[in-house]
Amino acid sequence: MFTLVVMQYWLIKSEPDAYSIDDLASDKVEPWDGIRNYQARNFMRDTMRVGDKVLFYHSQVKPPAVVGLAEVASEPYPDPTAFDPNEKYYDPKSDPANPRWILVDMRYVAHLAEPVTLPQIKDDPKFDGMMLRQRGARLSIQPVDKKHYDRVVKLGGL
DNA sequence: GCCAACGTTGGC
DNA sequence: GCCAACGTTGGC
Repeated sequence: MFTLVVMQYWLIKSEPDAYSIDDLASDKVEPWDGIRNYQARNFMRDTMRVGDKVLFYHSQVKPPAVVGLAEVASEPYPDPTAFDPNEKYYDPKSDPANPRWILVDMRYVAHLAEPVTLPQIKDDPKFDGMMLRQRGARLSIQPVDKKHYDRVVKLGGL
């Protein structure tokens, strides 16, 4: 008896000054903490599965770009940084008995041979419909269609 | 650094 | 539950 699990695809944003693909490459596995947006949390809590494929995107740099690949590496669990007053992302309203912020671990997979930049994505009709192209799409964790994921991997030289 | 687009907060 | 004020994101 097989259980068919459909592979899901995601894009996660990070400011490389704060946490870059190189950081993930050296850490290997990293709790994706500090997410304080409910929609993004819900994706991690409710929808992500271990093994889901992830595009790693650098924001706040010129040009913004997908720079690598990662994968979901854990089941969801409470974000410990929400409970620590010394943490930047401390949230006194997150009760350990009923945690507000939930995360998953991310595992490094690869650097793209060539970054795939936001302008490339905007100019390529094959990326039509991708959430990243929507104006004001600030969501730091986004679902991605397989076809768009595959296109990034191809343009990225992998 | 600017600022448009969003998301959240809190008074009412 | 509305909505103005405020804070943040993130491309440019």
